[in-house]
Amino acid sequence: MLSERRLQVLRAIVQDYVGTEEPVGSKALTERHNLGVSPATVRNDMAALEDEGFIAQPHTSAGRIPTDKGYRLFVDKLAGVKPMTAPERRAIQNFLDGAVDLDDVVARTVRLLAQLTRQVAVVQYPSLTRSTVRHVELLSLAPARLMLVLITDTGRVEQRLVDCPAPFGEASLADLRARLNSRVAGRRFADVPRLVEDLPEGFDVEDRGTVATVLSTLLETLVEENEERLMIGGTANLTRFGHDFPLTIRPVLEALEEQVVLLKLLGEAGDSGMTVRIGHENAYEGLNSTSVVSVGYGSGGEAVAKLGVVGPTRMDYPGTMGAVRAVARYVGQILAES
Amino acid sequence: MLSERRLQVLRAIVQDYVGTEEPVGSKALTERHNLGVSPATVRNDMAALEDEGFIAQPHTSAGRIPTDKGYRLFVDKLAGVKPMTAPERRAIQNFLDGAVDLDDVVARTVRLLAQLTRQVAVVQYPSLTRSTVRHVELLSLAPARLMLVLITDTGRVEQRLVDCPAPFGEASLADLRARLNSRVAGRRFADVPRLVEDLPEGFDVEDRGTVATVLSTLLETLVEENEERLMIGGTANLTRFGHDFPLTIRPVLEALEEQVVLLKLLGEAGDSGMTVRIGHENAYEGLNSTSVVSVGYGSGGEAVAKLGVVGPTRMDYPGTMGAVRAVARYVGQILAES
DNA sequence: CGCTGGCACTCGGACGGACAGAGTGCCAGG
DNA sequence: CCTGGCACTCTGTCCGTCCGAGTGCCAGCG
Repeated sequence: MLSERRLQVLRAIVQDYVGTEEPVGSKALTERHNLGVSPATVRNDMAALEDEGFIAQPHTSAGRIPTDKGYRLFVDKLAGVKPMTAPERRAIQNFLDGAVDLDDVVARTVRLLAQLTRQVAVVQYPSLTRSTVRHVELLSLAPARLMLVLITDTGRVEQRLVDCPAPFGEASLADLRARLNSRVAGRRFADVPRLVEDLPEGFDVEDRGTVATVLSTLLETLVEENEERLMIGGTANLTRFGHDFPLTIRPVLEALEEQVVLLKLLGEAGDSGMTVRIGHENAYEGLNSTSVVSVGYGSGGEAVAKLGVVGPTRMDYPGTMGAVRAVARYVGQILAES
Repeated sequence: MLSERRLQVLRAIVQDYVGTEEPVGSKALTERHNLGVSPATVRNDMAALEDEGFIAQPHTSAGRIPTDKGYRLFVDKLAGVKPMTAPERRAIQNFLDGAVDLDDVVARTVRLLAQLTRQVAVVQYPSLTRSTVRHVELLSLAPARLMLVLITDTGRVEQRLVDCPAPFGEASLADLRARLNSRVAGRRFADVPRLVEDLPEGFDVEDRGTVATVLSTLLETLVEENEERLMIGGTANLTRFGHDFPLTIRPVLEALEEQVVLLKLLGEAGDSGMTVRIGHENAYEGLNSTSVVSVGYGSGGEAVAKLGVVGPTRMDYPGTMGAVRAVARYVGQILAES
């Protein structure tokens, strides 16, 4: 097991490296942190840390930089979450309070996160899985064409066109609308299939085909739209990545464009609490030199979606985690209010 | 006036520079294009072109590169639009035909454009300005809370919550819904304010407040949502920009994040036909080293929105213009069909 | 008059050696 | 177990040299 001082040395290395972006040597360490020992001693500690795989030197006779494993230890044991200051918290709340609708909430959240962390922000739209149905509306656009509108308790609205197998009268439409709502309004998405199963039976034979079509469209919407959307922002911050530019940044930009990749990334993160994935811990290769800090957010106790940031492994973890947590908390509040 | 050959020299310079990304000298020019004259002659021509401001040398004794003015001349007089090949056109059509809804059309268009041009693609959502109202729906969420849903002929759906000043009965709701639709369905957005002006008069006194609120929300939606949204893609292609990386790419990324900037950019472009804005012709400073090729697209004869690409001034203009034009055309078709 | 070949000139990029600085590992002594 | 000292190694930088590409200009040719 590593001695207390060695852990301190590791912590100091991470902090300095994050700050300066340059390999840090033993002398500089003793100068900037009062460890109470000489550079030589620190060197011994560093050698030990290197043996254990927590730090590495880019080349002989350069300082050390933390490895992914080193960051992992740092995050797990050595660093807390740096809470936001009161003014910061107030600013967050004010900014988010100005939002007019769900899209706006998400858009503002992305901006905010990107600004606070100076990194790339990713915010998932509230998922439908755990949502409940607020209302289902049916509109007749043409004799055999309906529009199905689904409104969720998170304020999301989804619409679908439905081509009916047969003309569908206004009376039937009103009937279906009423029955459908009485069954599913306020219910969870997951329960809807069961609840509407026998609905066609109450209708005239000639209308059953249409009812069935509407229902299957509704179910499809519930499932399909679970492929959650997300919004990203702050890509300009990628330019602060490192010096060896195009090589590092390209795969990251590509990953960011592939929403599938990002969704998977967020999906893999733990459901509760904050998750930090460091470097190679990310399954997607293009993100091997980045870390992802993510957390779920939601209106009640349950998380309905996730948000987070993507940045270089060399990031300010305590600060980033603090910002991510704070933003998630306030977004949750906003959603609860609306 | 420039002689025919000098124009050819300019064309050759642009083509070579676009291909190689390196300043092009007189000798290389005569070798790769059979101009029928010697390097010395070309040098004279180049000196003349430089005097006129069409080309420049980064430093003494390097080759020449085109200036913005040079590209302008090239685009206006020397280069046509390179049409897509038949297989390419088929591929475009197939790809776009797979779209399931408006969002998907836009998303696919962005991907397609980015891929075809290997640049950053920008696609504006069909504007509401020239659209017509397909249907207005009102749903009662709570005794004094309505949801207003607006459906346009381009398949766009907008929704708004309305807090009523007084409870509003189901009967009144149905009445309002019917009257509203009979007046505005199929009409242009611009005409709506005039058409609903006197609507509250037909209602009971106690309902008029609510009706007025609904109407003003509707009008707000029409105006507000004219702040068009847009989608961008292919940002990874920015890495192919140049060698002097962070400096060039950063302002571009920033501009791309500011949708306002992009919308203004597209807005300034001519309404009909293809617009090419080269380097400093772009009002926004961050895009001074980029060119923007944009064109309107729409379902009928009229353009309902614009799309385009953003790339380095050193881009393949004929090819890019061909791709942009072709994509705009097919998107228009898709919209017309749906 | 326009094109051409020749020539001197300029400049940037590549190559290579010298050098300074930072950092290390190791060892002997406290 | 810590510390100071020492030799070593490597990188980054600076500088001088050289080469090649490209230019501008000029005299000559058709």
